[in-house]
Amino acid sequence: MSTVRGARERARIEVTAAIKDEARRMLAAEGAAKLSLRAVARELGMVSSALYRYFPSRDELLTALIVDAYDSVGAAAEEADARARAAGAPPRARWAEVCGAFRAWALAHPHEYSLIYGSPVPGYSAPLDTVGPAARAANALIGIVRAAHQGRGIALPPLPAALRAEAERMTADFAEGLPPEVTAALVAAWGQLVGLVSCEVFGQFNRVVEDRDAFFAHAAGQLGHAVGLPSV
Amino acid sequence: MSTVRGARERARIEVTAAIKDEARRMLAAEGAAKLSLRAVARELGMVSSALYRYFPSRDELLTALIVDAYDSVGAAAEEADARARAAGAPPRARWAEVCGAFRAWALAHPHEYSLIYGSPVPGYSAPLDTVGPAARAANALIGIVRAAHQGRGIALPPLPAALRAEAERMTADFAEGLPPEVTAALVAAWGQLVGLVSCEVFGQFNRVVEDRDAFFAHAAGQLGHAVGLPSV
DNA sequence: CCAAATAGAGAGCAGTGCTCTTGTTTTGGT
DNA sequence: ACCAAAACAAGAGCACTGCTCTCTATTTGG
Repeated sequence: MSTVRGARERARIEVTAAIKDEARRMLAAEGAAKLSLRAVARELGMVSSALYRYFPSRDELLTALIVDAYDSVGAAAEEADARARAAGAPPRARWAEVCGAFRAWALAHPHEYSLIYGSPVPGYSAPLDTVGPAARAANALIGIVRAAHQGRGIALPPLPAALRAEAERMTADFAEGLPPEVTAALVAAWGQLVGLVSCEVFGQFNRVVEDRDAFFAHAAGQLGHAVGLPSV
Repeated sequence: MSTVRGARERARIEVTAAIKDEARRMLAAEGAAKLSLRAVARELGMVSSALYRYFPSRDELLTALIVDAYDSVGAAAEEADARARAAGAPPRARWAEVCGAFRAWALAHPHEYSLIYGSPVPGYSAPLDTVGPAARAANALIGIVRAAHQGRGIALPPLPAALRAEAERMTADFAEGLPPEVTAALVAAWGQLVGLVSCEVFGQFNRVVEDRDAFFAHAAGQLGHAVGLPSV
């Protein structure tokens, strides 16, 4: 299925990858605003119009980078969890590791983080191609909570009536098997985790939090508590 | 001190305001990426170079809009709190109102929200002029917790040793009088609130959360609980 | 082997931020 | 009241952007 038919096809794959690599380099160096097709083409020794054979617009290139970024952060989260699980870590520790890996990835790739969790840059774009990869990091957290629930069970206070149906729908959609209260707490915790990391990456904590490592570790631990993970 | 000296000075103030108004209109309509000095100038019937007499660069204009946006969201938060307090609402209800006002402002002004809580758009910029206005909304929440603490007192579990000094420093810096545990929880709650709202505004909850009102109300209530506000 | 598909190059359009120069108007001190 | 100085507006221009179009060379598959 993925057999490369000829030299042309092979070249196309290589050039496409080279474009993305160069674009990612510029993104990391200067941010999405300064990423220009012409500069990428120039750096690759081609003319800008030739680049449109590979990406029909700047936004499509950005979308490709977005998908890659989601995959990258998702992989980082999954690897952190795999390591923790291999070391026999309890759910709470796995949770902390995954949150920490998410934050570390964001701090190491601030511009890519901005691209996916910051303001949507290119008009809008990127609705459907990205939902799969986007879920990877969150799914790592869901997996931890699911494991903990299948272990000794998780119990949280009942939800307000207004949220019960919605929580059951969410559970059926992407967290099958969890109690609805846990699903709701999990989604909230995900949003809150993104907030903590965004505040740090985007500078909202600049003259506020100094010891960011300690602060985040504690806050992430609290999030683990909020979704019902046992304390040790 | 604010006496306008002559016709020229008056005109300058008016033109400056007109530029900001038009820029804000375009920002709200199309987003920061599509905001162009030339378009603003064109709409105002002036030539683009003339605009540089009022704002030395596009980034400076954006910074001015950022400051205004911080003020706007801060005012919305303060007004919501004032209304709730006038109605004799307990701290927990005031907290919910302010969180709700923050979210409502964000949903009503998504592009301005992106400007201040999304990725920093123009290179970087905007470090010092903005810290004052930026704190208004957060200060509203601090005020609520302070009032609750001075009322019946707030007690939270002790902090891990690694965070104690940092929490005391933060308390001294901007939350004088609160227990350090509460300060730490407050800062975390602020980041988490920003995360919940950002996820909603930036579309991270798109195929995830449907009943956003109910979900946010519950999550904001949990944040109120996390900072130690009594349950009713 | 040759028509069709594909890739690249170059020119060009409309738009951008920003600078510099050239006149014009308002201001404030003498 | 006058006049230099300051502030302002306008226009031309530079270097850049995304994107389209046309033209030519190359590779492909029937």
